[in-house]
Amino acid sequence: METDLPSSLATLAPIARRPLHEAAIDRLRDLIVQGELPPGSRLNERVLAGRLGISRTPLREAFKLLAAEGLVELLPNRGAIVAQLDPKRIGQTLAVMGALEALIGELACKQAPETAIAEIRALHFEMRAAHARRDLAVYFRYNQAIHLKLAEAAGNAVLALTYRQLNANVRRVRYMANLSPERWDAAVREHDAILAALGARDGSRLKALLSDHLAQKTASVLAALAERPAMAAA
Amino acid sequence: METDLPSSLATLAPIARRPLHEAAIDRLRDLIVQGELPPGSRLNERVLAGRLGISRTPLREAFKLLAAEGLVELLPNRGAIVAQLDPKRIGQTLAVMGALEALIGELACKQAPETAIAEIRALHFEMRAAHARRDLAVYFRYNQAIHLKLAEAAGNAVLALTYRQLNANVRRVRYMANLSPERWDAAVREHDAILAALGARDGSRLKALLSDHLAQKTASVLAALAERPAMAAA
DNA sequence: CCTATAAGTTTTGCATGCAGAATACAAAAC
DNA sequence: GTTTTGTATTCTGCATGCAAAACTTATAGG
Repeated sequence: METDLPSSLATLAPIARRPLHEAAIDRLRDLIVQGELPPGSRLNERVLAGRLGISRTPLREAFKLLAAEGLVELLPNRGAIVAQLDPKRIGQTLAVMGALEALIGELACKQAPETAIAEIRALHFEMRAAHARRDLAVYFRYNQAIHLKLAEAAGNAVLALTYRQLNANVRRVRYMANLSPERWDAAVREHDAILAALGARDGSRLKALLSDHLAQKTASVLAALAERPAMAAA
Repeated sequence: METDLPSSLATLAPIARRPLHEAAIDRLRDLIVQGELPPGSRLNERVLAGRLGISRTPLREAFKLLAAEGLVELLPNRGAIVAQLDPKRIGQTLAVMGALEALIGELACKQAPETAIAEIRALHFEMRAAHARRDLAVYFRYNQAIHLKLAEAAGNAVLALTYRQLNANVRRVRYMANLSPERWDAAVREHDAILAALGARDGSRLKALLSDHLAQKTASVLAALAERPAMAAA
């Protein structure tokens, strides 16, 4: 049987020994999403493994998982490269995200606990603060956080996970494209309306607002992509 | 420059050398989906690698990718097991598939080439033939083929891929649960209506029919799961 | 009889080694 | 000068080896 422990020990979190391939995935994903590894970059196994301080084995596992996420492209016998930002594919991804957001809007209004809505509201005002300061980077962070939190608030783990993965592919564009002041202001207004609908738990209205918001975002993302048609390797 | 080649050589398909981890994934996915590796089964690396005739390295890559698909569960330092059929998770997966099917229905009616619709029609009648023969296994195969082909017909590769992956998780239940004759007949009627709507390219009707079809399927799948609450390892 | 401890075994996680494919480079032929 | 052919090098794909963690069995203590 288990001996009684002092509560301080009983609640002690175990020391998490993170698998190396997971750490590598997170590091690489960040580098790719933030554009530090530009589209088309060759990912040399030996070099990258050395830089990350791991061996090729877990790194290769990371490559394959990132390929499944669509962030990396595997060329058989010829290595891995950072996936190109293909406007067609990005457009398709956004369309799928739209379908998911419709469900998110419905479910979130029906099932989200008040605490989750309160958290989203808090994030919303943090985002508005960043907007007021014209701090684009922080704005993006809170913007992302809101959308992801909303996906979680729907109470469907599969939905949240799927949404999250698709989102990573789209986020890459954001780090390369600036936002026009008008579009930025409009986006904030859209978020105001979204928050209001969520607070009122008006599912069909939230659904419509999210759909509209995403349509605007799609236009802005694809316009940004059109400006730099194909980014070559670095 | 490239020398002109006899057309027989110019059209020669290259010899495809398939990576071992992909082959392993396909083999394992089939075994899991068809229930030959029951939920909870431990996947011993050395044993499985030996049986598949490969080394542990590509097998471990396969494990991780199957975990990303939700078919395998990785227990840190304790190996991999076949993922349990969690009714809650299956229900969530079906809900997401519903959102995707709504988009599939719309896009397929708008964009599917006639050839794709013709192919789906052909598959439909193959399925009806199997139904007439009460051949459940063949029926399932064509049923799956129709839904996947429909997803492809929408002309959105990301959509098709996402749908396909979620579908694998649900398919597992089918191989373990029989279908009542009434439900079977009803499903075939629903498919008749779906095909008609697709042929007429009536997007909103197709959307509604797919939604209804999935709702029925959800009920039947969850009912089947409720009968055998938690399947232990084999 | 049950629990706790310790040695022995198995298994995973990762690093490394090796064969074959791909690439880069150089020399020869045109 | 351009293209082709041969050679050296680099890289990937996979197998194997090794240390640490987990499981198993045996043994001592209550």
